[in-house]
Amino acid sequence: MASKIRNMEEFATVSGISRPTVSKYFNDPGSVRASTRARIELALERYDYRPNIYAMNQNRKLTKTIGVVVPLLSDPYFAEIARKLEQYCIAAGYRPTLFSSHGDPALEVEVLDTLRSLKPAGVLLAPLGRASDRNALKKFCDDVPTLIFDSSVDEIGLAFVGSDNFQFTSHITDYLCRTGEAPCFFEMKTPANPNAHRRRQSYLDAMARFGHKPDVISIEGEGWGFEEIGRLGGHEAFKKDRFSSNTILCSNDRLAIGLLTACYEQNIRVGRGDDCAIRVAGQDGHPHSRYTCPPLTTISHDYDSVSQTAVKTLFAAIEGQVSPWKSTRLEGRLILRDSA
Amino acid sequence: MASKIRNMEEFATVSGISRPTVSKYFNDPGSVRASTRARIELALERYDYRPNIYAMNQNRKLTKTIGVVVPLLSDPYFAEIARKLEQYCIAAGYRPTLFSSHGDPALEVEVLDTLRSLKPAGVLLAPLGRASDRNALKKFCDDVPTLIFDSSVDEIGLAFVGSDNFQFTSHITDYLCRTGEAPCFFEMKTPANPNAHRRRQSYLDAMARFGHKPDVISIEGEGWGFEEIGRLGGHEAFKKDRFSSNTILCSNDRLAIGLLTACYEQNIRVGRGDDCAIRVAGQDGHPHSRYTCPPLTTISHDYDSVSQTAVKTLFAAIEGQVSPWKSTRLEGRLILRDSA
DNA sequence: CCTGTTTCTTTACGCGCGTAAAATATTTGT
DNA sequence: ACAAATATTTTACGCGCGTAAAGAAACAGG
Repeated sequence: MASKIRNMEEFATVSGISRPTVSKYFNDPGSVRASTRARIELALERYDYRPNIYAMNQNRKLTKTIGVVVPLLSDPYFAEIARKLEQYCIAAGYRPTLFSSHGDPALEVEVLDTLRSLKPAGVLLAPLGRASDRNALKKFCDDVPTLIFDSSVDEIGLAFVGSDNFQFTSHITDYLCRTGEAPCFFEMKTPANPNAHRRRQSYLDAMARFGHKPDVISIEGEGWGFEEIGRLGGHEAFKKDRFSSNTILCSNDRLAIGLLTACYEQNIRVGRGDDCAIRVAGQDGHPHSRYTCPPLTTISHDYDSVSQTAVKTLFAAIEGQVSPWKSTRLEGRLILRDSA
Repeated sequence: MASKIRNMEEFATVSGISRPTVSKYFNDPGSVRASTRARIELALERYDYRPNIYAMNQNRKLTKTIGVVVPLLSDPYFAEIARKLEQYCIAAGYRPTLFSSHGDPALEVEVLDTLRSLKPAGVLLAPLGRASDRNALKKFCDDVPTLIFDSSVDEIGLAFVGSDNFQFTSHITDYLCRTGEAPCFFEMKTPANPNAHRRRQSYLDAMARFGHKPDVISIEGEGWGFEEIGRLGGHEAFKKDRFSSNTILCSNDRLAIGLLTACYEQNIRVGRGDDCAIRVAGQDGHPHSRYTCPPLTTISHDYDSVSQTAVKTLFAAIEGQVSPWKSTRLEGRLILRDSA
């Protein structure tokens, strides 16, 4: 009974519908009459046929593929947001394909090239940032409907969706100031992306607002191994007695995780208790931050909103809605834990 | 000069070579004469043409795509191994595509369906394990050359490549016994995959060998949130005073990370020092294990060897070499840190 | 220089599906 | 019940490339 169906022609025959109508169904099940749709779906259950993806996409101007590109998939933050982006894309009837630049600008360009040849309906791109090849990105955005997320590079693509880094740092600095010593700020001297610069500036602004003297500790280190950079930088800073406050706000959670390790190795007790020497806070709401020792106080991205907004904005643009370039920055939520 | 090339016909014209030869070149650059290859590559630089992937794959029996499927991409362990697999695939001239089952058996089946329609040259599959739909996996392996890695489910696919869980646990148990109290074993009652069972058994064997009484603490918890399961299970075990030894060997690093958090929350100092109450060790060499407090003693997968062996084995099979089903299990390397 | 081999060109067909146009059937509104 | 609106069928072409076959050209070796 279930002799294998080889192509749409055969499937159309067994379902008693003409091939063009079947084709129409696969491109949009809602575009055929309900009774027709029912007959097709009945046949679909009986015969287990799937149209050939390659033949489909060859003639379509617009594929149903959505490219999702993140700078570093082994960072659980990106893994998490990528997962949510995937979900929303699937829910919207698209086929997400995941790529990682693995922290390498050359790979980022390669990924973009691969993506171009996939003729995706759209791309959700979190650029590497500072190291990105701006021209390559710009050219890519000209060819493919691209929404930038997480970290903005110029005013590129259809729009930008990310977090409000100013609010992030302002909010957590406020909290730290009101609950103890005003924090100093722990960051990488040459950070990977512009978010870090916004956070530093926001820290400086907030400190000025409260009338405190700011102190920025900028540590050495290149690449995406933030934990190790934070750990080594932490040791260095302790050695040179660079921390002018007992409270340290880190530019991001991964740096904070490394700093916590350094604190442990220096035998410095971190937390809010009387027996603790310093307080440490991060920023990002990294999936791992709950499980550090002590658990890390941080300000978290609104993962759901960021990813949902990103997907919605992209699809609005794809489906013909023209709107000027726009930047959406969502607020973060303070997560109070033991570290600060 | 660089008027856009629309298809292979046009590109063949501008490069002064016939289309079938150009086609041959793209399928295997080494299959054409050196002088011909040079002319094509010269034109390639000047005109920036890339063959249409969809048209290419429509007629090829064997795509150059390799599917890489992991159970949970947001677990840095899988992210890391996926990254290495990707690298080796690219080096071999294939195009890896990454998928995650996100811990959901239904999604795993969906991924496999998607993959089937991509007609990949091969698939590197790390199954969910216990929750996997065995029949669906088996059927998939019949249709597509599939190599199973990380966690084996029956004798499915072309071969299995993973770590030697017996050696893992035996080795680290040995270490713990020789440096302090014999460990008890901390695990999930219903673990996600069979590796956990092997590790438990290996623990029991090792303890018998050393003449110690084994103690297995099996904690409740479902799903892939191992850290939280370990944390809650840890609290529960402390409450019930379930730990019969001051040394705890965890079934995996993520569980250990959760347990460390529980220890912190219980105000129990972990480590090797005299001021420490207990020792905790993990298994896997999780990317994060270096940055726990204290840094986690663990036994690490040989990420490079596992991924390289997996890719090599798959390609050997793809390229026609028939060999019987085989299981390769690689030894782990003990990583001594402060936690034990 | 000639022969045998390898590589390339020419010609031609097919893959599975998108899609357009015209004819026909079905549904909808009144 | 009938005209108008909508959906489906029929027919037909094209997309970009894989690939097969036969003949022409380039190459290697003696």
